[in-house]
Amino acid sequence: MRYSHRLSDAVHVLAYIDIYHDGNLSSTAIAASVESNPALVRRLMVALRRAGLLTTQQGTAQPRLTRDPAAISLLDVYQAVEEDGRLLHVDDKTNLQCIVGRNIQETLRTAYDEVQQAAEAKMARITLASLIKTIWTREHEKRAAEEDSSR
Amino acid sequence: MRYSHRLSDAVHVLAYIDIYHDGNLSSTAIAASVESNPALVRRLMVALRRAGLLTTQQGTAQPRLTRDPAAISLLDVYQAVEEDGRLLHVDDKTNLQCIVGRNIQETLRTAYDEVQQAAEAKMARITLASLIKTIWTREHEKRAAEEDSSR
DNA sequence: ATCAGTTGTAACATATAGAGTAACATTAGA
DNA sequence: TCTAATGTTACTCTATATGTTACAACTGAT
Repeated sequence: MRYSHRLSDAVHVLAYIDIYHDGNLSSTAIAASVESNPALVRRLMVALRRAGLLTTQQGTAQPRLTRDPAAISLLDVYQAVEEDGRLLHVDDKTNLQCIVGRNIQETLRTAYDEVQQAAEAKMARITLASLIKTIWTREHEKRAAEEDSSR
Repeated sequence: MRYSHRLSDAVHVLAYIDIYHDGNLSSTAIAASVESNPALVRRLMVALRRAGLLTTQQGTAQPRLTRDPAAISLLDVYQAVEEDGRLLHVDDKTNLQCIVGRNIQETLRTAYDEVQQAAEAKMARITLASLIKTIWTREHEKRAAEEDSSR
């Protein structure tokens, strides 16, 4: 399948807004960082706004997080931007004349629910704040390494 | 994204082979149950065979599970048929000139790994045997309900 | 009041992967 | 030898994630 980057891009947008909160937060500027286009960023922001993670104001480039990054989980973002929100998908076109075809859909749905629950529990424990912290940690490591190699 | 049914279909194939082990196990017959086509079934069986879950013999319709269904986990099947095997996908095209774009890829990769690990741990605990058992349970429930309503 | 810049939104184009289909060489068993 | 099956490839079809373009509505500055 073709892989969706919606979650990754949405986290990127939120991190960008937090980190560059005093800089240029236009959809064009953000799109440059995501290496995508402004319309995609705006569409993502619509979803994030609907989920109550973000406020925007038409006409001004001032998106703002509605709450502290520590109170925004990866799960919040995931559910905001992934319509379906399912990691695994049941084939709902099976032959009902067959024992397997007649019962496998509900069987798999139950099993997939368990997997989903495990994944979401983990996602709920990863916050935007922790991700941003990691971004900074890696950034400082890179700067230190750069410093080191130029000596 | 367009959803892949490879995992669901692969489980279907394995369950079918186990349940109808004395019946017609041709790719055509299995395809009828999956409501798909023989080539798809054969392609899935190639993957399952490569993963050591199945043996087949060219010319004969005799696929066989290589081990007890209790020793085959959903994770085994998942890893057999999903090439990539990743539930979440990092956008690897970000602007390296930007603090976020330069560090978010590895950051998200680490986070996604944790989620993946949680999901896989759950998948490892779901066996083909338990799925087949559920299929039978639901089948018997349906038959009982049928019996009930016709009285 | 006007204007430049921006968001909100829709419509359309493009690229890609999953699935469908067809074909055929190879093999097994009758 | 014949039939039916698998193994494999090539091609088509289709859904959808993303890219692109366009424009109305809105904001703040001049």
